[in-house]
Amino acid sequence: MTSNAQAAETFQGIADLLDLLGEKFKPEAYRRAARSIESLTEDLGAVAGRHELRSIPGVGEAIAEKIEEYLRTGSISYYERLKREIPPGLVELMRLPGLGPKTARRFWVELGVEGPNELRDAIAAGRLVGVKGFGEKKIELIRSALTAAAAGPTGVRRAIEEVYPVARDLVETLRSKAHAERVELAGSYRRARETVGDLDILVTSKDPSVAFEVFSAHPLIAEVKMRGETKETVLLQGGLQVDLRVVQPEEFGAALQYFTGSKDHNVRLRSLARDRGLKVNEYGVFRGEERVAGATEEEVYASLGLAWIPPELRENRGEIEAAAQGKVTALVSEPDLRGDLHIHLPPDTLPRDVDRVAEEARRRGYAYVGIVVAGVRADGSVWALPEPTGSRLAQLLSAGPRLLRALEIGPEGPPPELAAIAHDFGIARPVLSAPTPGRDPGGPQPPAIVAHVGSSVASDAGTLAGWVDLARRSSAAIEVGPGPERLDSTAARQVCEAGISLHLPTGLDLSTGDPTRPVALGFARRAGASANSVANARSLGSLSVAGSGPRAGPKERSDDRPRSRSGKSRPA
DNA sequence: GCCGTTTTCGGCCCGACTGTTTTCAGTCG
Repeated sequence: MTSNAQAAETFQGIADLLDLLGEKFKPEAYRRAARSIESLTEDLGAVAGRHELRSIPGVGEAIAEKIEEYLRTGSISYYERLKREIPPGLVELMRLPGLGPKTARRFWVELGVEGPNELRDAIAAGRLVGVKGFGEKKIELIRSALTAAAAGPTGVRRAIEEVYPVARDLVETLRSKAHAERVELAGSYRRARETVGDLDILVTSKDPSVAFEVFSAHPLIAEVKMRGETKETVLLQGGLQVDLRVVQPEEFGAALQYFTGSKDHNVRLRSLARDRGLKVNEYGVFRGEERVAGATEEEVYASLGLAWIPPELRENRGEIEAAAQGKVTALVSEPDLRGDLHIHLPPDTLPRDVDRVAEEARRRGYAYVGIVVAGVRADGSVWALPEPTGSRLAQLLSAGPRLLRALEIGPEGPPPELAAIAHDFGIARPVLSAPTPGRDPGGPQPPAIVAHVGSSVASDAGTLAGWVDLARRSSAAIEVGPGPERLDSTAARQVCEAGISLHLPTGLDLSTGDPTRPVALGFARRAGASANSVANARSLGSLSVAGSGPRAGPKERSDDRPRSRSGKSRPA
């Protein structure tokens, strides 16, 4: 874990303990600071070094001092004192679904219960019976929450690419069977966060009960936790929670905005509204009783004097100020992609896959595809795709999207200075993808893409800085997307801020419905990337990889013209 | 504890839902 993440966790811990002490506003202040610190793209120590800690949203005098103490000593005396004061088991109790800080504190004060085990014993001994506020149902709820917690962790966040197929499936079912006019996913899924804690689905429907019935009957759903007049909460097999909300068409934009979040973004928005004598909630924007906006997100933002803000940017990191000045970045979007420089094909399905990939690229109107034909293994030995793939590639070079043969340079591969860097970082599979049309594997040229680097290898800022440096010296892009071998959006933002281009995997080689491409796009958008900062949104001619080799392909397709640079996509 | 394009003090998002209530408190998102 990075020191930023550790500091954020410490402040979360302080917030939890303050909650248990019954503090009213301090816990939220510490949580806000923790969220800001966690989403920081720069090392906390560097910010402190410039004496700019207080420029972090939610960090004031007191928290800045605590950050400095943390950076200096590795701990915060205030936190240590709170931990001595409050039994740690109370935090566990507070986390149980249906329980909160108030209830956990009551157990402690009124029953002397200091943790889950003692609470279980207290319930078994009947000590909760007759306590004010604890009826039969409540006691049973707590009992089952304790049992569930003992069986395993609940509320774990899952990787967005893992949730993606499930989300699409649920939305498709609602669209096709629930007579719902509009169906959209909101929450951190729509903001393309790396992980999602639950799914929020919004629908408009004349008959909410039909929507709930159809939804509840979906085979993925294991349990209906709660159903009200406008809202249903279910648990999927595997434990993921999904909230379905039915809203009126005239409220849809306001509800989508509200449930997309983030929390900090919405808090900022509402305080902006208050300053203008308006009130924002999930039903609309109101001046007194009069609804002035609500049907679309665009009109909600416009009513507050703001340009529409892409969901991926809604984290209160300056996007509201930018929108007030009409300076929202036009983010890269699906139609901007013009090719892929880094496709791997399994040797045993070739050359059939070459044709499949070429056909898919043609269907999407891509101008080029780089297929990795040879590389260097971790042990330094060279591999290459077997014949007849090479021949097939050569045949296809004359039709459709231009096929580039790419080469991956490992730590032992050329050029030597790159090998040294990869070696220094101790990378298990340090592959630099280098499309080199018409060149023999092993030819000494800088890589076009620094790929196969991500959380599995770049686990701290130092390593990421090394890859950024390598990319800069090589004029290379760095690959972003799901999985441990690609950069996440936080790292991607640092890459963009350093002026380095991103490469987005397009999933040409993957099955329909595979999340790689949309998730990579989402991460790039979260990083604030425009089409200009994405290597494979450029024409082949403007890429440094388009060197002329002895077997250079035909001229680019005539339709390889500049495409829409609109970053504004329809809600997912 | 943080924050300010009316504020350096006095606010701090707000509505749905549940369980226990007889008008509300706690939790959740």
